[in-house]
Amino acid sequence: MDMKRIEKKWQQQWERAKLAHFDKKSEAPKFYVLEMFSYPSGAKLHIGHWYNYGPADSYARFKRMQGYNVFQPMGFDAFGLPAENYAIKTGVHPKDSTETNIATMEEQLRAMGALFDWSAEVKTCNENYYRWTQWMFLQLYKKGLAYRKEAPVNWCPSCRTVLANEQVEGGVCERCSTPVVRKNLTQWFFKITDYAEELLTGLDTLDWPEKTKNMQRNWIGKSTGCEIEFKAESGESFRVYTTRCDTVFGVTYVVLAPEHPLARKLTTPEQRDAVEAYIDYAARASEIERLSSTREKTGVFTGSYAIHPLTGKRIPIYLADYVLASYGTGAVMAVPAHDERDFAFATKYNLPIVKVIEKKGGETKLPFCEDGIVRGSVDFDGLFGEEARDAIAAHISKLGKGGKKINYRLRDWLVSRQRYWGAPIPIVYCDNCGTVPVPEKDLPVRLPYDVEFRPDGKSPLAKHEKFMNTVCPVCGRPARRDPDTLDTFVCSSWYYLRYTDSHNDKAPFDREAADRLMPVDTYVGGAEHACMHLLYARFFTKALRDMGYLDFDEPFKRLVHQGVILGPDGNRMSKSHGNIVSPDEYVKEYGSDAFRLYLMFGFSYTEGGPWNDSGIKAVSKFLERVEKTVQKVAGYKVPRDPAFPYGQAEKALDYARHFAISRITKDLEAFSFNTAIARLMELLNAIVAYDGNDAKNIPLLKDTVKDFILLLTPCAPHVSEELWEMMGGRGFAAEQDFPKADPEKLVLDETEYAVQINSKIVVRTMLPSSAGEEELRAAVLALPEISAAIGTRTVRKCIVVKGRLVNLIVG
RNA sequence: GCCCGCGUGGCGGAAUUGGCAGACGCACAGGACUUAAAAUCCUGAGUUCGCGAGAACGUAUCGGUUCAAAUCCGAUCGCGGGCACCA
Repeated sequence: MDMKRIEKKWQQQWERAKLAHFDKKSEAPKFYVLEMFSYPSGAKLHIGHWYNYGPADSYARFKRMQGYNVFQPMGFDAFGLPAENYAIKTGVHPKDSTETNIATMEEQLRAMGALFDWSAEVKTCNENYYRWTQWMFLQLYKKGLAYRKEAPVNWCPSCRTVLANEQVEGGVCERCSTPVVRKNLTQWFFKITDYAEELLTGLDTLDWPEKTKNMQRNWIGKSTGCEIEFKAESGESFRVYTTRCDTVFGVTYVVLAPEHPLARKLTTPEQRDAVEAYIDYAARASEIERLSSTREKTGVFTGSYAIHPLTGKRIPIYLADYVLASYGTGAVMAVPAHDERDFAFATKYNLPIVKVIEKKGGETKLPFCEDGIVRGSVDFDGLFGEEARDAIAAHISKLGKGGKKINYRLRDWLVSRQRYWGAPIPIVYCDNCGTVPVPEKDLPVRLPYDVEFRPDGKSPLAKHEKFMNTVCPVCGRPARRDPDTLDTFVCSSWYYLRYTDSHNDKAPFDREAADRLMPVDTYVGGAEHACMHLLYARFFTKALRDMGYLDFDEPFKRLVHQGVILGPDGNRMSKSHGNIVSPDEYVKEYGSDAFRLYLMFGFSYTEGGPWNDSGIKAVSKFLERVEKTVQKVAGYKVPRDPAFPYGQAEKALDYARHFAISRITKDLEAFSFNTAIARLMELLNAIVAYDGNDAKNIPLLKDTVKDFILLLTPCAPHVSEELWEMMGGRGFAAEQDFPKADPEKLVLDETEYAVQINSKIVVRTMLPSSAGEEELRAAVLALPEISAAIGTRTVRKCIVVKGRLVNLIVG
């Protein structure tokens, strides 16, 4: 088969018939299949794209053949740092390189033969898209979900730029491996923490991989504990957060984070110099230093004392950077006897250690951090673990000094980026009016083209006077724009909504359109987005719902992660490993269908694995064998004779056919593509075997071959169209109904049973499928092998598993 | 350190969710066709022992539950991923 020719032929015909266009008028139930859109960093599709999009398209095609009105759009996540770095290196403008890359990728995606609805395409770097990204920002701002604050961010001193969290790997810059430092900058944040609880509980309703849900759960990190108020002798009071309030009588000192607002206020004049030096030291610590949990604890005494709220004892107040300013209250009560970190710190600084928890039954060595029996805690002595915590928390609450409190590890989402290639933040700063949002009617805030890319990495926008200078929308006086752009994850947090109405220039999307298509029924993409994109998108959906723009809670009902295709050496494909396999040469040699089919057959879809090319030859051979067989069967004339045989051979063929249908239907639904194709191979073997008979039921054979082609259609769409045409099928194979299994054909007269004696297989035998337990037992006992094996022993028990085995327990 | 997942032939991987381990393929061996090779077709094969019918062993290791365990439970080893001073 000339693959090139038939690929082109059918792609053109599908295009002409607008096969991929979502039919808004259709009565059929909608089905939204979404693959994560691509980032146009390289010019070409790599194996990862193919592995994501090829099999996922087969799934979409399968749903289409099942009668769903399928919506499967595609687009580009087109803003981002790589394009800008490329510009700094080569001088090619990000807009130009991005557009060139997109054009190439579009062409390759079309050549893949996937049924993408290109009429809904979005590119996040286009004005008609980022205008609405800015609009989203403004809605969040109005709702109080976008706010600006000074915060420590990741700063790479060599690139002289702020980095996103995801661009810091193990404390160093992913680009230049320079240790990242923290720097305080005033930044925009989205208040995702307002949704922490709902983002957590919502997971229970989702059909997502457990692993991914767990990652989100851990990332959100809900913790139930207690806040306790401490009063300094100087009168200042502050709260600490603890999950172990049962140890509160063991507190021997308290610790504030160096960034705590009271840190300086609580410092006595004698300690001033030491404290200032420490705050400075802590601010300078690089991320790798801070990341290390084995790092020796450091800290400084403030000179002040606090009063223990329950014992009235006087305890010293310390500053230490093992306490995080951004979690809980930024202060902790230290119980060195029952916390490893406090223990290490207390040992180093010679602070008292008071034991208040005892292990049940045994003597313990400190620090003892598990739950135990409370001792030396007045009325609470003898209580254990949770019981003690409840009682103590209630007591604290009664005293008006705090009480139970829930905290989350999740932090607000920092969305400012000191970069050019992104959506400008639609905010103006006016000396008169302060922070002023750009009015919606003035959107988009256009990203200027004529900027200079500086080798020092400084933001080109901040230097662009024409961009920066504007007038205040409120008072009309000169004002300055925000020089930053939005994190690209903001763009990708709502693209699935834009797809539903991508040409709308009055709104980001029409509510009716979104409600008709959303939520996404099946979302397919990489697992690396578990705690970023997938969390942000859920947040956006919930925020938009609360603002009245949507009517559902979760954007992605079902989520499937494809695995990773590794290089032939088993390592991740990368330039540094020198093991990159390009799809292009394989597609050229074997065709798009064979390539896709190999990706589906050679791996367990969610696992992935190392590439090897012997597999693709095998799959290509399979397609040749299919073609040969179909050609032969297509050539058979249907004789006039109406008396076609229907005996054992025909029954066996029908069984093979309907077995394949039923299994493939299940397998495709489950993204178990490798087994689906194995079943196709078996069916082909059965067809070839039947064709080897002298007397044939030609209509049955032809029908079986037609079903075979339709079963193959989602997985090898071009070849299948060609074969369908060869068999004289009407219309596109892609538009036929997916074959349905006939349960009657799946029942054979006889089933093979394994017959066991004392759980060991003695013989396998064919027994009537309709036989009940008693019949089976009798039939088995009548077998000569069995009676011989039993001998004089008696049968004590007989276990029958219908359709599988009979196990005789004898003794 | 903590959390999660995984471990099956020479290889990629199956196993109706506790019921015949190794589907389907790759690679391999033997045969047919061919002057020969390639291609194609047929046959074989978990491992070990045996000429043989056959027997024993076998899903990382050890132990347990069960008539029955790759599957459930406990411990150990190994691999992968995520989080990382979150009090």
